[in-house]
Amino acid sequence: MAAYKSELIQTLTSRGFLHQCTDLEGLDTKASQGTITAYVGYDATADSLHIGNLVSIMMLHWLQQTGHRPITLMGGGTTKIGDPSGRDETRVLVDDATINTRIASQKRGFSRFLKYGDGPCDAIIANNAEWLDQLQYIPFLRTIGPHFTINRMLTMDSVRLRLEREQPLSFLEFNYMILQGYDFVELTKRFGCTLQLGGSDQWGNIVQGVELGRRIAQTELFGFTCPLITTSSGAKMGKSVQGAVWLNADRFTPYDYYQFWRNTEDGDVVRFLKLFTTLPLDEIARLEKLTGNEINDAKKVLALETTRLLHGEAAAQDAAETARKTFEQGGIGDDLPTVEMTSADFGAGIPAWSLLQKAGLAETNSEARRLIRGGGAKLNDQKLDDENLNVQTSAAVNGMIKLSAGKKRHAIIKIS
RNA sequence: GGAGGGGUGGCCGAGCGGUCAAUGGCAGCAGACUGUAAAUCUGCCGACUUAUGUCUACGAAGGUUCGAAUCCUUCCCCCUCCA
Repeated sequence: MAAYKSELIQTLTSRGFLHQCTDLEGLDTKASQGTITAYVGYDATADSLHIGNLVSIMMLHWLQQTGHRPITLMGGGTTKIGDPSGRDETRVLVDDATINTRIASQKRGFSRFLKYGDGPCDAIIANNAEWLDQLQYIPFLRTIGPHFTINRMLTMDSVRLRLEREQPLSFLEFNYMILQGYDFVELTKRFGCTLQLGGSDQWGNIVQGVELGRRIAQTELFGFTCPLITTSSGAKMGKSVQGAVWLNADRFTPYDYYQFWRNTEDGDVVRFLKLFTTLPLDEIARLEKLTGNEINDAKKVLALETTRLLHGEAAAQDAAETARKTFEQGGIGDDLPTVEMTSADFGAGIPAWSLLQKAGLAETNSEARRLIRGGGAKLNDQKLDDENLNVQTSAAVNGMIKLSAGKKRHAIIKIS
């Protein structure tokens, strides 16, 4: 492996973060000479960060670990425009209040991975609404406008692909890349930021910022992107039973998060260990040698480490323990989703399908019925054959009824 | 402003007076096979205490008809082209 001068670039490349860089050698040199300030922008498209954001967060994590200063830029301003990159449709416009709520909620996600504060390497949080909201149209156009040509903008993937597919691209969205470029320059001014990180889909926007910096501030800026993470079967990362994989525990429990990683495809395990855990590379190399059935051990490590990073040691251990009890012993783990009910709720008994719905294993009663009919439902590990089976409190073992939908989804009804 | 083309279930996309809860594909769920993997095969995939039943649904509101996603009217929204 080609050695790099800086620990930063060495780490990022060896762990598989590099996709493209505007000037890798230059950046390497600069990083070896002193502290670099770098940022990643996050638009407030939801009230929690999700797993798609995780790669870039990990990049910031390593940035900080190798002695540099990360900035998390919240897109309070740019969210009002909507990034057209990688989308065929205009994003739904959201109001200020929603954006601010989302930003506040997202912030919690970062603190697990980055240390914020006032020290030289402490992370900074910024919000581009601070400067974008104040912009005056004419002065802005006159300072920034001359540096962007429509010719160039039309060749950007985000624009070109829309046009080729004959999907509409509004003027509003068309401006997004300009604002992102401006963000970069503004962060340079305010914090001496010289590097922007992002996913490969951000390459175009990032390059615009780098060029803008050179033109109006005569500053050399760098762009660095990581690969868009897909599973080896080509699917986008982050889809799960419940939809997106969220980082906030109230939207996606530590147990679910653990299970998400536990179910990683074989071909992805090593890549994910490098990207999403902080395990040393030689340790990962050891896990890489596992084959066949043994790969499951590597998956457990992956699940434990990722969950530990996000939710902490205790939550990770609990999740692992629950998974072990549930899958390896067919028992009941403490972290399984639990619904509390009273014996009064049961009355003379509740039909099996209704119980499945109440436990959250089926969204509707019809779905619960179908699940039972399809032979996928279990009550206390016994296959349910009769969807109308009247379940009474006597079915409980130690005050608990275990319900399962398929092999992987389990829930507990606790009766008091 | 003018001309043309559209709006169908989570998405794509057929249907163009009854046989339409609506073909097909994707996504999703379950079963089989496995290793809590992938691939493959099979079933399910609007809701309702499951009923040869009811209700909701093909942009919105009216109308024609025994009967409309399909025809007519008005309205809303989107796209393409011309200027």
